[in-house]
Amino acid sequence: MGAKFGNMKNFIEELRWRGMLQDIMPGTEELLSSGVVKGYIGFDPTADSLGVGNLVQVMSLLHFQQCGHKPIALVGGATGMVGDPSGKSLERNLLNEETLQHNLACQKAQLEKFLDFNCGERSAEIVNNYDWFKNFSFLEFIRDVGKHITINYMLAKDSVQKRMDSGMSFTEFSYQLVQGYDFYYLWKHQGVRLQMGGSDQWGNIVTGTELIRRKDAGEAFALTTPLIKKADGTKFGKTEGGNVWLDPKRTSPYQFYQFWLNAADEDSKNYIRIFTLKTKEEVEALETEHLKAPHLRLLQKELAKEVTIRVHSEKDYLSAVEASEILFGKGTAEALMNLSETDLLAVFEGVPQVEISKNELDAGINIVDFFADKTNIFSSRGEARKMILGGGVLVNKEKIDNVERSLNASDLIREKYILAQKGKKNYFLVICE
RNA sequence: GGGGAGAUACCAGAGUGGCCAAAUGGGACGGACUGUAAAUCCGUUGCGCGAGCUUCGGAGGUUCGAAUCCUCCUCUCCCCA
Repeated sequence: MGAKFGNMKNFIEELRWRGMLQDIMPGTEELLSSGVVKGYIGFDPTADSLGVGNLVQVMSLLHFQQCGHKPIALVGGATGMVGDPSGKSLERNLLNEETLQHNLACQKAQLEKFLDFNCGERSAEIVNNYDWFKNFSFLEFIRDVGKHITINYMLAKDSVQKRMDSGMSFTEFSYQLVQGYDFYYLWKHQGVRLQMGGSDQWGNIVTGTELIRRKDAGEAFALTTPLIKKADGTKFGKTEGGNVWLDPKRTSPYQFYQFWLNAADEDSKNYIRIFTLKTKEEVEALETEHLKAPHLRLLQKELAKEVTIRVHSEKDYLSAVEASEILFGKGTAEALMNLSETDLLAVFEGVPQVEISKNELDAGINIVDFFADKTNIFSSRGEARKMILGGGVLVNKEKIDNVERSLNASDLIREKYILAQKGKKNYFLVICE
């Protein structure tokens, strides 16, 4: 492998130009250039799907592997039972065991989509820290692990300091030790030398390297990625609808594609570096093109394409583009009527669907009744009425401005569907049967 | 244990007997502009087509009339021990 290794990209260089390097422990770069390194990142099983926020870490592992190293994803079966206080101002509720197991399994399946698990020495691995914690008794833990780290050291951490006023349970306080031991365990038993993570994990990671040093006089390394910031200062990875998830059941491929497509220009430059595997040259060329014609949003399109394909599939990407064109393109009212039922359903796959009865429609439904009572697209009749009067309501891509208007069978597309729209971006497919 | 302050709509925060469905700011939603962007501007933001109805921590009371006054309860914050 030694000779082959020389051809690999330098991981640190790669992270640097992509803007993915926040802190790095001295000596890390030397370690990485010396051969294949095992590095890991931990994932917190707080939900049964990873979100786009976690994607930064997933991409770190992917770059790591592509740079010739061996990535390990750790799912936090044990740490998830404790709760990471980092960045949290309040004590967390504990997850019950059943939820935890479910979340772990789901996250594991998602991680498996990104990394190569069958490429010899550099094959990715997934480990669960519950495996080494389940038989570790409390007494053993405080003797073998707790003894090496002082309270003074632990208290100095940011995550602890920030909670000195509001309070923190012993459970959360001990979190850093539990995570620190993960690193020690992987270092000791699997030869893992590097831990990566978001910058908020620096404190926890360093507890690990410290434990390795004090307990075994060993050496381990660390680096972190910066917190992703959006140009407008709001939190990355959220939309009006909440978190953007990788699980298509939570965030449809269409919505997922739209999330990236809607990135601000300023943000898309950062995102394309972080979330795609495009080379520096490719990225810079795209940026030049984008500057020439910003309205084409080339950066956003390329970004959305690559990420959607990686997370979902080529097919999902194509459907998302098609749906986007129909929903946002020109001459759409007619195009909509001409869609086959199959295409129609494919295009609107990720759009919320509502059912109403055919009989009622045949009798004619007033537009306000339709939007408020029948479909609950608006939570009250008054709101529906105001929105219609304000010009924010469309049916089958045509604006409705009259509250007296009725809908009947002649408004159906393919004799079965009505495309209801609230504002520019919120679509509802009403199925009538 | 003693003393003080407070609880108002999604949030922050005015209002201290009628002019209050409740200022203002933020957020959210919609419109115009545009590039499905940013910035800006406009509108909406308890329910009802409307008369009107139900809201200001909870329960009672005073009054023609209460978010506003009184009583009790619950909770939060601060200071002293």
